[in-house]
Amino acid sequence: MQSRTPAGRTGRPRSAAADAAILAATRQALVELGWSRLTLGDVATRAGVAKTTLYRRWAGKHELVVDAVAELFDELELPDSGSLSADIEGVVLQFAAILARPEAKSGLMAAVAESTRDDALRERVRTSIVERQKRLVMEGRSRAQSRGELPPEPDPAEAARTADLIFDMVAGAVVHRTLVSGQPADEEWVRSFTRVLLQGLASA
Amino acid sequence: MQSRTPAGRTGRPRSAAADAAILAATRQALVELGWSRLTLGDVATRAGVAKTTLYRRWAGKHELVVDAVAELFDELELPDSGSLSADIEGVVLQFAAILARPEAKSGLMAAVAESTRDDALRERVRTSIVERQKRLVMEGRSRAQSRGELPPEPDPAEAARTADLIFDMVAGAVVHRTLVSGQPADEEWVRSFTRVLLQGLASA
DNA sequence: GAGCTTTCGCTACGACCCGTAGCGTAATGC
DNA sequence: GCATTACGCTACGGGTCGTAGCGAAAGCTC
Repeated sequence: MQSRTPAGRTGRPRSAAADAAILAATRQALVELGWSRLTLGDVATRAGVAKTTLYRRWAGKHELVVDAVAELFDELELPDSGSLSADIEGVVLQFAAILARPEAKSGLMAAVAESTRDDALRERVRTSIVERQKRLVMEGRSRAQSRGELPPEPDPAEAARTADLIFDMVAGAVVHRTLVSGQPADEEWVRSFTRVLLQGLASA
Repeated sequence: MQSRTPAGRTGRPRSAAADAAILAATRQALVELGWSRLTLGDVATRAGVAKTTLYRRWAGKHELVVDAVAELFDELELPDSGSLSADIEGVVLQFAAILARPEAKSGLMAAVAESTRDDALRERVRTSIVERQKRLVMEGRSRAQSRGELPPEPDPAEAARTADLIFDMVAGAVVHRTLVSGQPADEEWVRSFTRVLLQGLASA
């Protein structure tokens, strides 16, 4: 969240309702217009807010969209299904459902594109979107290890590298399937994906 | 390529040099300015071409950038290394090297973002970028099957689904590693990735 | 309630980029 | 030479950006 009312502050506080309205209006505009045609003036009108109010809280289009899209990922949870493959399938299906929404499609990729040139934006994407997803990977792997489904990893540096690799493989595959190939990551696809991820290609 | 001089045509032909200059200028502008700050007027000036000439050949920023970025992928080739894992590592390293270039980073993701709302643009991305990559997957798999490294797939529909899955996993992982996680897909990473892809997570 | 502080809505503004129209000129084929 | 198309150049209306300035509103402290 960009706006944050510091604790011991005097004066009129910022309206939390305005924040919510602006972010909701941003998502609605993403659905109807997409990233490139979205304008801050239009978002302000939709939210019933003056354009200047919007600029007091967000530096620009990029930051606003990242925050608006980040809220979509709040609902991500790791189901405890009892087996690693079921855990993976469950969380991947959730992730795919979010990515299938039009406001996520156009907003997320544009934010990633811009974050390649803007370090502050990259950091914002990382903390508000990527890190939350990665924690699910860590937790799922830890569960699987305690179940004996995955081998334990004594070296913490090596464990971190493996977690990064798994994360890039899972999130990357779903994103590529949904946004580049333009096809749904449905249950059948998720089952096939999980089988390859766990067993490998050679084991068919 | 947007411009195409039909065969039996009268009048002054379009300058092929102008096409090359415009696409090169677009890539240079992507490096220096990124997607969002790139303007067509600026590209025209860099290319030593009138702005109107640019508009006669490309409908807009999106199409131009897709064509400019697509040329980067022309150099992709499948090395015949004798083993499936070496083939994969070789082609993934090439792909990673292209994605590491700044003009590819900012341009490609922005084009994908916009293609989620524009069917014509999606088709252009598909034919000029994605399909070329996918052919490498098909060919690599066919080689591996003839070597006995991968099981044959009698059902053509099932074979196509598997090829799509592999493609999304390979390209998705490299793209996510490079652009979202923001870390290099170097040789060490590629080796780990290939091992997981072929052997699976459970086999460590 | 008085006074202070900060936010809010509104209007207006210069700056920039977009995409197109119009015109004269250059380059090709017949 | 003649028709045809591409090119460079200029100019233009329209839209968006991001900011400044103002008076009013909403809190807090005393």
